[in-house]
Order: sequence, then structure tokens, then C-alpha cells
Amino acid sequence: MNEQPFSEMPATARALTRRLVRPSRPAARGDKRDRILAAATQVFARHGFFGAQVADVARQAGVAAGTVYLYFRSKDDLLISIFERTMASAIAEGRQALAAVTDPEARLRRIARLHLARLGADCDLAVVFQVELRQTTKFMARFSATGLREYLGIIRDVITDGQKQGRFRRHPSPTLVAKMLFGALDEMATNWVLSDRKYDLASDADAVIDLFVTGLGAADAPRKARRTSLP
Amino acid sequence: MNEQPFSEMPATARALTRRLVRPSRPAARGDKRDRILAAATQVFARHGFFGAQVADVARQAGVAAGTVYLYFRSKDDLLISIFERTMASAIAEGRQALAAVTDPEARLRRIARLHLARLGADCDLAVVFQVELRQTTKFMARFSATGLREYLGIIRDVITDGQKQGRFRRHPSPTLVAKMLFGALDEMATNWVLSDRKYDLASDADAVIDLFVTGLGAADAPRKARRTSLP
Amino acid sequence: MNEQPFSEMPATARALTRRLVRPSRPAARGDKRDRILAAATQVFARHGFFGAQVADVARQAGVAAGTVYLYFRSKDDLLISIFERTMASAIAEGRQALAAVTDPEARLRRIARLHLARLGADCDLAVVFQVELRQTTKFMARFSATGLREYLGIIRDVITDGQKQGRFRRHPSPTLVAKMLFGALDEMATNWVLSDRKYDLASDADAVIDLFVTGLGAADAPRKARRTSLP
Amino acid sequence: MNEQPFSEMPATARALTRRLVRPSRPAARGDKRDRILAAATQVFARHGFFGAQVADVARQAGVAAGTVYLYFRSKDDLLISIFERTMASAIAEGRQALAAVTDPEARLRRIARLHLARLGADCDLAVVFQVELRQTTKFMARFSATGLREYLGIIRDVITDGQKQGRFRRHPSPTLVAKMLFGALDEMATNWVLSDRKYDLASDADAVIDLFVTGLGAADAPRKARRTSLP
DNA sequence: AATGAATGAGCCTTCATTCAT
DNA sequence: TATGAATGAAGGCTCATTCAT
Repeated sequence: MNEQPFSEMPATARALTRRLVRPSRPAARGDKRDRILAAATQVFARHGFFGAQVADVARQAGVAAGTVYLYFRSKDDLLISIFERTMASAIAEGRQALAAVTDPEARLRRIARLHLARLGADCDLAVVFQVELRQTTKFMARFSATGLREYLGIIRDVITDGQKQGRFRRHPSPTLVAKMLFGALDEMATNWVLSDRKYDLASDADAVIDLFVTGLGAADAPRKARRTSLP
Repeated sequence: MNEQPFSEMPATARALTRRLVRPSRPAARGDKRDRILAAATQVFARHGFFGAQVADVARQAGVAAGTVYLYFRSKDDLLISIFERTMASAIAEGRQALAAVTDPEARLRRIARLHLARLGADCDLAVVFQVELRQTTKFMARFSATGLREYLGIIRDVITDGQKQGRFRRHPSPTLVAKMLFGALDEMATNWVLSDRKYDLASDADAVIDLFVTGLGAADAPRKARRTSLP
Repeated sequence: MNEQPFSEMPATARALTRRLVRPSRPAARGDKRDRILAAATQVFARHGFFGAQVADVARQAGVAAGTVYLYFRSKDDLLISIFERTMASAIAEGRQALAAVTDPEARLRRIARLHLARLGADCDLAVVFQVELRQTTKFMARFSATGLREYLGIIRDVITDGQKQGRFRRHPSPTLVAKMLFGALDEMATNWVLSDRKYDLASDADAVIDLFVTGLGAADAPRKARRTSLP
Repeated sequence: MNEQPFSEMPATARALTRRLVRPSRPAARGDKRDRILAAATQVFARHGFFGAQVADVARQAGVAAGTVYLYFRSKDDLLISIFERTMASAIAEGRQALAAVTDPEARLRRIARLHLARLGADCDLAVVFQVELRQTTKFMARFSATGLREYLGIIRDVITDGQKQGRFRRHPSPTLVAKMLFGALDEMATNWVLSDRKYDLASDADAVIDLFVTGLGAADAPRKARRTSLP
């Protein structure tokens, strides 16, 4: 019941306000929604989305099966909500972290560390994000179009900024570099999830950033020359 | 690893002619297996693995539902077989391509181009590989442990080789770099699949390689210094 | 049979004024019960008994879901209460109307007109009576055994009376004729409900009565003769 | 398994043809469909449509639950199919019976007897027709629009014919008289179903026809005169 | 080898009803 | 008296798999 693994911006605010108004049943509604979402994360991670039953989620959350449907439209909605809540939190946290740093390299490093730290801190969440969320084009397309786009946008902006400061070369377009970086981090996370999760995922962040920053640091290379050497 | 029971792409073409020509038996069995696998790729891509029914696959392949089970153990086995067949082919093709090139950078470029070209040439296969194959930890773990490990091993060996030749810095370990590179390529493919697939996926390969090669090209950087500048 | 806890139709009108006027408590309870019953009639008519949710009824009545159960034992009880309330009212109204007329034909006509006028004046009620009330043998048997039996009894008595006065022939027994007449009126109502309800239902009454009265008016026919002409 | 209470026009034809072609599994498909439909009639009659479970129907038919869905789209479809099959049979039988008779009164009598005999011969079918089929406007509207309309049309044509022969008065329009007659028969059937079904339903037919034929037999009455005698 | 009719286990979701406030 | 959040039983339907032919 005390499991509240996510920081959750809006829910917390609401809960705090309500506590003043209705002292009884402290934070009841948001609280229960959170509990169900946390339970879903755990159950989905352990049984897989399709293997998990809504009844399992309910039991894990300590509510009746029907109660889940008071807070979520469907089983799919549970998965989507996990994604949205986590992305919203990640984006907010990311923005906040970037506000305190100006150096482009340091900023990328912050993003990478936060990215891997977040997943590394919650195995179940990591499994859901790296595996279960990729169920189908139905989900994937939806996710790519929303929070993920915004997340990639943040990375891209940092790179664009670095280019303007003359710190990063311009060639692979910022959008492309952002995707690559995300892809690299994503792969780190996936590998960690599928391994025994014994090593510290967050420590991969620096290696990734080192490589990318070096790659970006060199002056723009004469692309054609390099290209023509290949079939 | 040497299992290559199917001759690749031309399966469809052959299937079309077969009824007319009626070749001698020997080809028949593998041929039908191929047809089913091709049908499965298409159906899984369009309806999703869980959304697809074995009966759909059978219909698409022009056989009866029961016949599928003469060639595959289960529905899962269809997905696994698509993975294994494609990976076997990719690895073989990759090895062959590398044999003709020695320059580490050129070798990476070959790998990247082949990787994206293969997926870019077959939308359905790309969807299956980028989305449907990531169903569950059950599948993911299995895949990571087999063909994928070998594939990553090939990349890693190229990098190790580059290090030995003094062309690549040593710092992020070859294994890590291989994962990053794979992750970056993977992200390119996923983005392409989820976009309208209008642009040419293969052309992303050079951008990725440019960045990585540059990143790897610089002399090993004084890591500690960079690190300490961060919280 | 004497249970007539609610004053009929003007319920809605009263309900509308109530909030403004806030009459003394006594009316309150019956008033809310009425509102719920009126809401139920509407909701059942529009969504069907099984398609309707108790929550819909409550919302329509402007009360909370739980409140419905302060006035009714169950969802079934709502349907039963609609039936009982309407039948009680119809029987009372019918008796009163008959009191003013003595001619058997005119009495039948009064009954038929009242029957169809009542339903024709309230589409929702008509739908509930002609369709929703016939859910199951469970309901049907219950209804037949109660108000309906009394209603048929009234018709039968009018016919018996007409026979005693020598106005109606005796052959099809009064009970049978009463059923036939009820059946004919019932069919008129059902047809009207299932049509677009554009024509005036009440005007069917006279045609029905004309036919029945004529049929009843002839001297008793020599039944055997007619019968033997058939296989 | 030998229960085959319905005559079923097209199915039988198909079954006969097949028997020649595939002697094994005699009449398998139509047979199984029939068995399921017969089982559904029985189960719906005894438990009510909503109270019945598809699994019950399957068990009663001696097939697996899923098999029901090889022959019917849904539970609703079972009910609809019972209606359609019976109506088709009733209409065919009715048409055939009428072909042998020309006297309008005798024709009406044939219809009435067949109507009640059919229901009287199969309690379960009668319950389904008189009660379960009237579930909802959804069903009712559908039924009224199809077979029922045709059935009423047959009755109406007989009456129109009688008018042309000068045997029946013209006043209540044939359509209206047809509805009344149907309504009267329907009520007979419903009453019988809800009673203990101890008496012979078919014997009600003559009483109904006597009344209607007498009612129709008189010369057209001066309607206005009768009308004005009422309030 | 091929068929495709038959199987039956499995699960998401609804909603009448309750009860703590 | 009124509320409405919570309950949890119940069931229609799907579909991977089998097997008699």
C-alpha cells in the first residue's frame, strides 16, 4: 500500500489540495488510481501484457476487479496510462534538470543519466517500457506520436543548441542524432532488462554520451569523400 | 547457426510458378513451409501477432488451417521461425559481405547498410522485426540469447578489430559500442516503420556510421576529467 | 388491488414545480417514487429493460443510484411497479367509465377507446407495456395472474351482461371473447408501437369494436353444421 | 438426437442431395444446425432467453460451446433463426393448405387451426414465440418487418378475397382485420402458454373464427350512426 | 500429406446491488 | 434520507489446436 514508486506531478498536487478539504479518506481517489497503476506495472512486467489478467492487477492493487474499470476504460488503457504517466513525469523531470545546466555536453549527459536511472530504479517499469509497451503497431504508433515525440524533441533541441554554440557538428541532422541517441539508450535499457539486471544500468549513460559527444565534437567531415569509398 | 533450411526471398516467385510447373517432390516440402512463413510475415505485420489468427495465415498461404501444424509446432513457432530464418540469412549475408572488406569503417558501413536495406526492402518483415517480435520478455529473452547475440558479436568483432588496427579508440568497450550501434540502427528502423515509410530507410545508414566512426575515431579521451564535471 | 399509492400522470408536472415550491414533507416520498418510476418508464422504453441500467434510471430521475433501492426492491421491481401502477389506474378508470354507461356495445367501446387512448397518449408507456413487459415467462406469468386477470374480468363481465340482456350471442364463451378482444386491442397497440407511431392509435378502437359487436350480435349460429364442413 | 420437430424446407433438400454425394456422416451439417436450433428452443423456453446460457444450448445439442458459433453468429442469431425457420415453415405450410381450399371462411379456419396447432404441438416453441421472442423493440421491430408481415399479408389476402366474393363486409380494412385476427390468435396462444397448457390450444381456433366470420359476415353497417351514439 | 469441422479453455467487461459516510 | 464508490459474480465469444477422414 505504501508503494508509490512514481513521483506523479498532477496527481500529487490534487491529492495535496484535497487533503485540506476532505480530511477523511486521505487522497482516496488519486491514491487508488496510483495503486492500480503500480499494480499493473508489476503484473504486466511479470506475466506480460497479454498473459496478465485484469483480475490479477486488481488483486495486486487490493481492489475488486470491477474497481479497475472505475479508473480505467480498459486493459489497454492501463498500459497507455502507465506510458503517459511515466512520460509526463520523465519529460517534466528532464526539463527541470536541463534548466540548471547550459553546457550542451553536460545536458546530454543529464538526459542520458536520468533516462537510464529512471528505468534502472524500477525493474518492472523498465520491463513494461522496454518490452510490453511494444506490443503492436497499434500501441507503438500511438506512443511514438505523443510523449515520445516530445521526448525526442527535447533531445533534439539540446543538440541544435550545441550546434549553435559551435560545439556540435551539423551533419547528421539533430533529429537523426536524437533518434540515434534515444536508440542507443533504449538498447542499453533493453539489454539490461533481458540480462539478469545485475549491473548498474545508469553507468552505461556515460559511455553512450562519451561516444556521441566525441562523434559530434569533430568538425563536420567531408561526407562525399567518405561515401564514395563504398559500393 | 548453420540452419538455413530455406532459400530466401524468391520463395513467393517460386510458389507462383510451382503450380504450373509442378517440380519434382524434393522442393515441395520446403516450399510449402516457405509459403506459410511468408504468409505469416504478412499477416502478423498487418494484424499484429495477437490480432492475427492462424487461420488467416493458412488462408493467405493457400493451405488448410491444420496444415500449418504439419510444419510448425505452434503459433509462437511461426514467429520464432520468421526470426530465425531471417537472422540466419542476415548473419550469413553479413559474414559474406565482410569477407570482401577489411577497412573497419567500411565494414561497419556495410553492416549498417545491409541491416537497413534488408528491412527497408520488405515492409512486412520490418514491422514484424521492429514491433511484433517484441511481444514479451518470453520472446525477447529467447531472441536476445540466440541470433541476436551472434549478430551483435559480429559487430563487436569488427570494432575490436578496428581497435587492434588503432583505428578506433578503446574506451567504450566493443560490446557496448556494438549495442549502441545496433540500438541506433534499430531506432532508425522502428521510426521508419512507424512513419509512413515514405523515405528511404537505407540512406540513414551513412549518417549513423558517420557519427559512430567519428565518435570512435578520436583518441581515447581523459574520461575522469569529463566525468567529474557532473553531479 | 386497492393499492394506488401514486396519483397518476401529473407526476412530472408536479416534480418540476416541487423544487421551486418545496411543499411540505408528506408528498415528498411518493413524489420521488413517482419520479423514479417515470424515469424508469422512459429509460426502459428507450433502451429496453435489459439494455437499461439502474444508474440510467437514477440519473434520469435526478437521484443517486443507491436511492432507487430505497424505493424499490430491485430492477425487476421497477418494471413490476410500472405495470401495477398503470394497471391499477387503468382498472379504476375503466370501472369509473363503465359506471356511466349501460349499453353493452357502448361499454365495450369505452373500454377499447380507453385502452388505446392510454397507450396512445404515452409512447414510452406503450413501449414498456407492449414490449418490455413481456420479457420472460417469469414476468408474463406474474402479470397474467394479477392485474391482467382483473382487467380481462371486467371485459368478460361486460360481455356476460350483454348476453344476459340478449344483445350478445352466447357461443364463444365470455372469457374467450374477452381474451380475443384484448388480443385484438393488444395487437393494435403493438403494431402502433412498432410502426412510426404516426397515426392515431385510439382511432383503431372503433374498427375493432365494430367487428366484435357485429360478430357477437348475430344469433347463435348452428356450430356443428359449420364445423363439419372442415377436415 | 432424433428430435427433429420442424420440417425445414431448404435444409432438407440440401441434406438429401448430399446424401448421394457423401454417404458418410449423413446430413451432417444441416443436421447439426437443426439440432442446435432445437436445443436452443428448448433451453430458451425453459430458462428464458436471457437466463439461458449458450453453453446450455450446446450441451443440450450435444456439441461443444464453440461449435454453436460455427453455425450461428451470436446468441441473438439463435433466437432470430428460430423465428425465421419457423415462420418460413409456417408460411409455406399455410400457403399449401390454402391452395386446397377456396371458401374464405374455410380458409380463415385453416389458418387459425394451423396457427394454433403448430404452437399447441410444441410447448417450447410456443413459449419462445409467445414470450421470449418479444424481448425488446430490437427483436420485435425486426420480426414485424419480416416474416410476420408476410404472414399478416396472407391473412389479409384471404379477407380481401372474401370481400371480392361478397362474403365479407368491407368496413374494417382487410389489413386491420388481419391484425385483429392475428392478435386474437396470439392472445389465445399466450394464454395457453401461461396457463398449465392442459387444455387443447387448437380447439380455440374455431371459436375465434366463428366470431370473426360472423363479424365479417353482416352487411356493412352504417358506421356513423353507431359512432355518434358514443361520447 | 492435407483437410477443416470440432473442440473447450480462457478472459474482459458489465452492472445490479450494497454500505460506509 | 441520500449518496456514489466499491463490489464481484457471471457469461458471451474467440481461436489455437486436434483428429477423423
